[in-house]
Amino acid sequence: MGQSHISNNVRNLRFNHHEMTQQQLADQVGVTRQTIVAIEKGKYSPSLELAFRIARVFKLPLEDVFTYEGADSTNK
Amino acid sequence: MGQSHISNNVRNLRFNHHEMTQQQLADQVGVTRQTIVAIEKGKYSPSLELAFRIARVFKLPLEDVFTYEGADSTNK
DNA sequence: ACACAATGTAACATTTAGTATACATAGTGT
DNA sequence: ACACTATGTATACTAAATGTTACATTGTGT
Repeated sequence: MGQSHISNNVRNLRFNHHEMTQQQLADQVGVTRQTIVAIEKGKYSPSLELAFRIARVFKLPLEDVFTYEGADSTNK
Repeated sequence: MGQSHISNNVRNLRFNHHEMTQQQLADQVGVTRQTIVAIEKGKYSPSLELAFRIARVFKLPLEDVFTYEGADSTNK
C-alpha cells in the first residue's frame, strides 16, 4: 500500500489525558518501545490490531486516536 | 503481533447493503482481489489504512466493519 | 559533575500484509 | 455442452510492520 495518510495523536493522549511514558504504553499494548516511537514519529502506521489496542488504552474509539486523511475515494 | 482477534463483516456488507463483487471492492480500495478474499476468510487482518478505506466504501465507521475482540485489557 | 529516566535514531532480523499468477469449483445463461 | 462470472485455494514473491540491540541526547535530581 502506498504512503500512509494516517495521522494520530498518541503523543498528546499519552501526555495530556494520561500520564504515561512510551515504555508504559508499549507494555500495555504488548509491543516494544521502538514501535511506539515509530508510530508517534509517523514512520509508519500500526497494524489494525495494534491501533485497536492503543485506542483501548486511552478508552477512546479508534477513530479518535487515528485519522485517515482520505486522498481519493474515486479510484484511478 | 500474535494471532489477530479481529473479525469483520465485509462479506455481509458487500452483499446486503451494497451489491458488490470482491473485484469491485478491491478496485475501489486499491488492492487485489486476493487481499479481499484473505480478509473475508480471516487469513489476516488488513492494515489500518486499508481498514479505513474499506469502511469508507461502506460509509461506515471503522469499528462498524472491523471488531476487536480484545483478549486481555489487563496486561501480563 | 554525576546518575538516571525518557526519548530519538539506526542497522539488521523476523513476521505479517499484500501482489502476481495460476488453477479449481460452483452458478448462470444460452 | 459451452462460455462466463464470482469465488476459493495455492505457491512464490515483495513490501511493510515489529523486534532486537545498541548508542546518543536531553532533562531532572542529588
